[in-house]
Amino acid sequence: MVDRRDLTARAVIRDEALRLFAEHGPDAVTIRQIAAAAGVSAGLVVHHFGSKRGLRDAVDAHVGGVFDALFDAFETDDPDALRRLLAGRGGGSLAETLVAGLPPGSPVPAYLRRVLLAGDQAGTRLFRRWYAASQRITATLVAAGVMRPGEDPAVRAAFLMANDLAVLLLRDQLADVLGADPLSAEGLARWFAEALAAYRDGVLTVDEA
Amino acid sequence: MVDRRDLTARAVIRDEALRLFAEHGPDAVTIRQIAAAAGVSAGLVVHHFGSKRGLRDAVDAHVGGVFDALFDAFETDDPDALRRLLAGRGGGSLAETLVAGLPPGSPVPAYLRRVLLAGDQAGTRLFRRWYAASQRITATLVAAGVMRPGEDPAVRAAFLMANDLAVLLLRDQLADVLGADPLSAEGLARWFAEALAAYRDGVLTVDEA
DNA sequence: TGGCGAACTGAACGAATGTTCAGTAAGGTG
DNA sequence: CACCTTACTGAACATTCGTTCAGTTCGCCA
Repeated sequence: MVDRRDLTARAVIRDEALRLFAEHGPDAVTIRQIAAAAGVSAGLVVHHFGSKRGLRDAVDAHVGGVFDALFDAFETDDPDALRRLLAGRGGGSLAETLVAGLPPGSPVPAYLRRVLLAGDQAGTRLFRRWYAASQRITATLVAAGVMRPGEDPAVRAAFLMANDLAVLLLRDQLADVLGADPLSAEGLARWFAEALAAYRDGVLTVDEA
Repeated sequence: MVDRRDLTARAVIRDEALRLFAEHGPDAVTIRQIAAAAGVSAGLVVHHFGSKRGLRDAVDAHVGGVFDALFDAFETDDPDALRRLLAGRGGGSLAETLVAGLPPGSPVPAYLRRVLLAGDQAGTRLFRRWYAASQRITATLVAAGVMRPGEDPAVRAAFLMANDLAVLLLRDQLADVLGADPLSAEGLARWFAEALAAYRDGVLTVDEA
């Protein structure tokens, strides 16, 4: 955690709002709760962000910056550079790379879950960018001969991306049934080792046609 | 849609609450909105369900019944019966079977998304039942020689299940980027054809070791 | 028919929420 | 020093929410 004294009150409010929004949902968190968590008055929150909606937008923009940095790093057509980026721990996915670049306990994954499931415009925009990156990555890997193209490339890219996001969206429930946080270092390794095996060797043994 | 005149006012309130909860989230929907949608007074809602929390619990129990019926149908160790259940349209998954058994425009998928996101006990219980069904199904298919066991069976069952749920959780965003609702008949066929191909033939063409 | 209970309404209440506002402290600039 | 902008507080306001409650309608049964 960053030393709070190094941050302006505005940044402290934004960070506490992000944490509380991610944990309970924006609707369930009041301005007074955010102010108390940041150690300021409720009036100051409105002073800095205009309204609760303005605070939400500021948090969205702040989180959006994190993802922009992630996607920018993948803006390459060089298959070798791409594989170097993806080969963090053997598996390789956007979600894995994102989590690896976040401090442990970061509220960003939980907030991402809220944004995607809220169905508002911020979630749509983020998803579109993520999908565009997935399409470019799969196309590059196919061109490099590492990945099979598939019958329907648009759906295949979406399929791989949705599977990748699933571990983020279902983190808490997966931790419950598996007994370990899938976003921890060991959990990620376990998860993506199985994913890699499934994608490399297949899962079914017979042709069902 | 069921003819509203065949339902008691209590059932109408419950169904409208389910629809509004699924669309906007329980916190964003007021008792007065539900009452107006059901054509009754706000007092009657409280009269029948005690409180808003009681109404939420009633909706949870009602939706839970839908899933109980689904899971009960899969309570079999006979691989042939299992494959007959799963082979609805060539692909075969719990989510696909669930959606196929729901009327078009049903609020249940969206409500499922809310329940899993909320992280409360109702979501945990539902997820555990779904996971138990997934484990039993994969074990049966492995025993029948249809499915490869994998290194880590617990994670493999969770991986397949999470991928299956992803299309439900990301329905709106996938519809946006793909241009068609993945839960429609054509969308399901397109999605699960690609999933089947990926699981049968694999996605990667080289060994990355 | 008379009465009892369930269904139902509409007004009202208290609590909580987002927002407004007057006022204070501080820090930089002419 | 005087002045202005900015950061910040605490009280207050209007609205909306879940909930309560007295009273009304209506169907069933003795």
